[in-house]
Amino acid sequence: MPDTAPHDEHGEIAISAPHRELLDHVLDKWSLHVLNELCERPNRFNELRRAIPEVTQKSLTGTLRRLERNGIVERAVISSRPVAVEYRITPLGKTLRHPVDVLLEWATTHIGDIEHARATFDDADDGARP
Amino acid sequence: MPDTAPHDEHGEIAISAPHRELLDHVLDKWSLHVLNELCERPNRFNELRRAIPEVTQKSLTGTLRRLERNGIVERAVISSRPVAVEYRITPLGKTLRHPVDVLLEWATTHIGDIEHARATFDDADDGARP
DNA sequence: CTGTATCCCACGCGATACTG
DNA sequence: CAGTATCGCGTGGGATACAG
Repeated sequence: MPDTAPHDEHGEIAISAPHRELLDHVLDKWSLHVLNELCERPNRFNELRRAIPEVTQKSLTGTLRRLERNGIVERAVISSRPVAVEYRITPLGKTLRHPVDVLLEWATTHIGDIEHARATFDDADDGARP
Repeated sequence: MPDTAPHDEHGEIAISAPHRELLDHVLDKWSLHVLNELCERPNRFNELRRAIPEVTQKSLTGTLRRLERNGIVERAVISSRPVAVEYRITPLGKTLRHPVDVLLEWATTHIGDIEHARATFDDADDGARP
């Protein structure tokens, strides 16, 4: 889909993704969306799906497991009929918010510069090999 | 390594990596290592290789191209014999430093919490399926 | 010295189907 | 409702070889 598109449809931005190395072990493609939701209030599984329509079940499950394993979110099973599950952000998770926001803010501030740099670079490239 | 640094198994640092979404288009597996080097002084290609022994030629080239395309680093060809190339960080690149440091600092501060959370999570998992 | 060209594999993620 | 199971694909990136 979008290549030069830093925003999702809610005007949000995303960072980071998979693979090895430190924060890669903490964050994945959908982590920030989930974090954004859970920072505002606890959410049930399908609430999250509704809030982030593009995510698949599998990916959401994976994201939540990863965040849970890293102590960023909490999973609370509510024994009702039928079973309900509630996800909440932990204190540790809250401390992640600021660093991430700083990064996101940088991205927002400089996305124009970056796109300009890309255009310039790509143009030079085209001009060089017709 | 002049850094406040969370480590992987080899004592190194890193965030972010590949795939789609904004910063993924800016940073890859080795970007931070390169940035750290270039923040201190301009570097030649093989200087960077020596400074970051684990990176392959291909990956370093790719990282540098990506950072160059995004206006984070500059590539200066020095017409000498044999050809020399110098990489320097740009003003835009310097603005990336702070946000990244904030993230790295978070990671450093909370890596213990994360590891503890993981151990707890994994233990519960093991206990559940013997 | 500074790259480019291939080959190849691992893994993140989506699509789809099934379950308690 | 809240997942798990399977499959296949795209892509990052390591290894290796070659080139200006």
